[in-house]
Amino acid sequence: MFRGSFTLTLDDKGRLALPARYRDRLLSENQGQLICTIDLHDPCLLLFPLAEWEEIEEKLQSLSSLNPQERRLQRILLGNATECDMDKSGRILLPAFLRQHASLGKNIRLVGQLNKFEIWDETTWQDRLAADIELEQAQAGSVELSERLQDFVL
Amino acid sequence: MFRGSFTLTLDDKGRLALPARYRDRLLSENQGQLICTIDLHDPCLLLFPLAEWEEIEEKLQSLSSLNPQERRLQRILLGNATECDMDKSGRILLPAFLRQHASLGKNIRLVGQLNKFEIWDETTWQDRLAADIELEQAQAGSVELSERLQDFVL
DNA sequence: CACAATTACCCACTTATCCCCACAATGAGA
DNA sequence: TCTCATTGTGGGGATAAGTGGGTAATTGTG
Repeated sequence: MFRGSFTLTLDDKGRLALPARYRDRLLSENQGQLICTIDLHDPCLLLFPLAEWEEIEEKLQSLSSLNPQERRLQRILLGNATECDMDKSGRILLPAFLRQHASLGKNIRLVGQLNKFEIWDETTWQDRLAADIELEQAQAGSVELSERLQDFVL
Repeated sequence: MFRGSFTLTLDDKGRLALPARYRDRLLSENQGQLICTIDLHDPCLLLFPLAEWEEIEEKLQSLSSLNPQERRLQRILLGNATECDMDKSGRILLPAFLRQHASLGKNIRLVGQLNKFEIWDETTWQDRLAADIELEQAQAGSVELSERLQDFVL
């Protein structure tokens, strides 16, 4: 599972070197095959090992292509799901349209989220993180928690 | 299965070069035979490998030709289904009436959707994607999710 | 049967991708 | 502190992919 965050740089060719600690695992378990797609709600990209992505694909497949909302989900997620294979030096090439969507500059933040990574522009990430913490503290006690969060213990 | 999107160009002769990564598979599994038809709800074309299309055809055949809605579906899909074989350099020729229906210009976006591709004009695709994402974000939390989507976890 | 129009094949050019090597930065061990 | 190994970064160059256009073959039509 992935956790923690890494500051990386995107070079002029759009390549991103994944942290060395994950390379062996990604190679042995998924032949270095990764899927990168866009996030629905935030200006970042999602990076899945192929095996993880295929589970999502199965769920997507079971959605109705006649229901507009479900079709939309299929189209956004699947339509942007790009196969990004690691090259022999552990780098992946992010296509321009994905970089654009997340406004990726040179400085990148790679964030581990268990079964996937999130790819953020460094400054976007910083801003969002600050805003999220602020929101969380401001809401403390005042906003109703969802059922699942009621039982959440750290 | 097909996924991800590819920016391609339609040349003056109406030819579209499919991504090299799929050509071998399409040749060995379907002798390079593809079926292109129009989409029911969106201004794009659908491109099926022959084997996939034949499954659709069976379903269409089982519909009643007396029920107006079902008859309409048959007429639209079947009536526009065009055989598009790959030539020896991996290109297919899109007939003019199909190009017109999807308002295809020079810049094309080929979008993988599991068992088929969607063929969009690049700007139409961009606009639609932006609108879809906006809709998705605006609805977040406010609109009732279908049962299937409740359990959807990325 | 001849002609025009369309389609397919072929070759050439441009662009993008991948592999490789080199260097810089970092951290570990002697 | 020095050396060595590992990781991250940058860029040249071979190779493949995408694109455009000429020409031959095929099809359909009068």
